[in-house]
Amino acid sequence: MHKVLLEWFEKHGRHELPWRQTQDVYKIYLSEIMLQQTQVSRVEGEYYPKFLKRFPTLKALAQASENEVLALWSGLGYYSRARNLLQCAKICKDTLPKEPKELMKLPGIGTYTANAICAFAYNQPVAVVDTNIKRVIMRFFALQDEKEVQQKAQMILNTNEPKKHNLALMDLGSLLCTPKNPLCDQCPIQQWCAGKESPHSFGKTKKTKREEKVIHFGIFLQSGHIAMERSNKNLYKNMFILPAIESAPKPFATFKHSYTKYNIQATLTLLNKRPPNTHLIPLQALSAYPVASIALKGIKKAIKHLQEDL
DNA sequence: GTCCAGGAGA
DNA sequence: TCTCCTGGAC
Repeated sequence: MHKVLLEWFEKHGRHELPWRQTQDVYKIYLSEIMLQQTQVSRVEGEYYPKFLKRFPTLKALAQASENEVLALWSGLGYYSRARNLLQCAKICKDTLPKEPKELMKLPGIGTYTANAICAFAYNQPVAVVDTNIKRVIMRFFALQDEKEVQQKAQMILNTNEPKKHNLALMDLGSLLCTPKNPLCDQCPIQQWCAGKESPHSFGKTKKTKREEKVIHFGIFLQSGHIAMERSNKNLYKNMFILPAIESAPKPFATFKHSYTKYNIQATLTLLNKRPPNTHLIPLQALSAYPVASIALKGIKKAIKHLQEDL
């Protein structure tokens, strides 16, 4: 089984991904953090190369300001990842621990990321379980209970080629053993798979319902600057956000956004004086500031609308 | 328009 | 168990 899996991987695996072309533990660590809850396509083209260019080593990152790190992370979401990344760099200086247990003591590194770093950077014999691999394992062993997944994954781990084995299962999950229409015909390990007759019975993803929510934002513009405040809540912590206002009888525009469990209906209202606790941010240099997508969306909408009014 | 994928921390 | 985010697929 190990042999055909690796043969399939050599032929069909996503070997071109930039973080698979390096042995540098920092580059692998960075990729794993960026890939948490985030699609490959969003990371590989823009955020990953941009971030590495600015901070090529853990040591370089350790010298950074949180502002700059968050600015580079703008638009990627889950900003605690960026704050934790910087924390790790400051804690570790220039060397990350090499054991999963030690890595997991660091902020932002859980079971998955700790195992991924050890398997992918050091070829250690640890089973990596992300949601793709979890689905593969649950189908392969026809598991109903996800508690057994880590143990089963460790059981079938190829200890001679742990890195390739884990990457192979990952690619199998994302290319063939997909949530909706698994391509069992093409699967190299189909003959050993206990769940192949009813793949949809195993490894189901849980459904999410969203709540509707209305938020009113205030727009204050002054000679090419916009008033923004720093979030001090967990949501968008330390990022610049548009000031919220209580009510908006006469909004000049609206837009939609969503996060977590909320569908946001946002309104924009022109303010005639700058709200307290706001900073005037130059519109030309917005990309140098930590601004989340929801705020950027609002700002673009506001500018477009106001220009059309002229 | 609605749905979906994707780990950590508290 | 709940919060944290986003854009692209449909």
